[in-house]
Amino acid sequence: MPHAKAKPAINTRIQARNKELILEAALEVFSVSGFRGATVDQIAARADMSKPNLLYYFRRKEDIYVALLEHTLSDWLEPLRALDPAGDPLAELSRYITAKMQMSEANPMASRLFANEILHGAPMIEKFLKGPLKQLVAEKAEVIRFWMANGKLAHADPYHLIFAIWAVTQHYADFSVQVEAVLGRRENGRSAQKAVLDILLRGLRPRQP
Amino acid sequence: MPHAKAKPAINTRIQARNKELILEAALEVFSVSGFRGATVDQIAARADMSKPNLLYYFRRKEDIYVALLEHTLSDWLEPLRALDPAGDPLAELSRYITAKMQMSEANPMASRLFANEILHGAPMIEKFLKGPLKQLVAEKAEVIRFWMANGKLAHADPYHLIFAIWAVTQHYADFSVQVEAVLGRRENGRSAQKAVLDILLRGLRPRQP
DNA sequence: GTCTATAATATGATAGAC
DNA sequence: GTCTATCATATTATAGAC
Repeated sequence: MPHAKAKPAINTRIQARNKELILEAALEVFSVSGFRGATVDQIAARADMSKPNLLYYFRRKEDIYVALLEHTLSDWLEPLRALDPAGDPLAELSRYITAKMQMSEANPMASRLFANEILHGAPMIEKFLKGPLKQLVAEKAEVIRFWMANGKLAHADPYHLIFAIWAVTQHYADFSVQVEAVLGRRENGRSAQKAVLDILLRGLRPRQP
Repeated sequence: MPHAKAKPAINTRIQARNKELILEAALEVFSVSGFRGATVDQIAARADMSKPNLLYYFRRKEDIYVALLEHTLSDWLEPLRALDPAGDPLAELSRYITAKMQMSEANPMASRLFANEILHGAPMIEKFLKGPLKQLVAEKAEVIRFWMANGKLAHADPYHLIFAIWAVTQHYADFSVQVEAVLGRRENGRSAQKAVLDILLRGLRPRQP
């Protein structure tokens, strides 16, 4: 009998599909309960899978969590990356803020996942914060500073401006329970968007156009 | 022998002291790990107390958590309560923002405790959000609207303005890990305060003074 | 690849001596 | 009031049949 090859990667499609299902379920569970609050049981149940089967795809609970963070970290930065030095400053910032508000509305669970991770000291993504994120923000802060120096934008600290944009836009995802409790209703995405743009950008119009 | 009285409350001072110690330790642990992430062991260790002894003062872990939230909920609202309809609008808002920034800096752990509770759906303080908090915000939004109607403040949605103030000021406590990673240093309270006041209030100066 | 059963551990909570 | 010892349970993770 000719040498039987070591088993090749069969059913890669099923594997990919199941990994997707697990990550999807895990996002729902982790974003509600945090890393420690979530149990593998809950994730398995939501993914319609037995616990051992789930642990066949991801050996440890932590592996699912890390995969989930990595899976979305890059998307998260895309709108900031898109800030174009050659564009009109107010239009660029407006586009950025709108994109962040839409991300908060479309995927509040991802926002809460990150919020939770950072709130707890960012043990898993510390390197990302101090590396790629710091690097990108430095670059874009320079762009904003350049706009201000050229009189196209009123002066303000670029770093704190970026923090303010993050804080306000993510607030609607992370603290939606509070927002809805205070307003007494489910927040309307569009009206919040309009109000936020107004509050954050009005003060940035240059003095002498 | 005359009838011995049922034991009176002896050592109430020690009890009060120990409860204080426990709450102090619990704040540190819960604010880092959240309700589920925190263990009674950790809290007891940090309070220099045995676990059973701690559970003599608070029968269940949840009791400590609730006591902690109630213990600080009221303080949390004080600066907003102090917003004075008779005062100068920009000065009042400036004072409010500054007070919130100082609270974030002085007690980031309390801020994170609330952030965590709300992030996870606010199971313990839902009534507080829909009751006293909603009530107070409605009242103060009315004050802001009144200022705007009288031309003392540029127009903006009062509710979303309050949300923006909360979001930005609490960001420095809740996401301090990220802020410090991006800035590459520990944030200076005073410069952040100045920048935040500038970003949030500049757009609110009335058009025709 | 998927399951049942179970090991190994962590943790909330209690009993009972002192 | 405080301690040591321990129970009961929940949960991560693995073994091994199918």
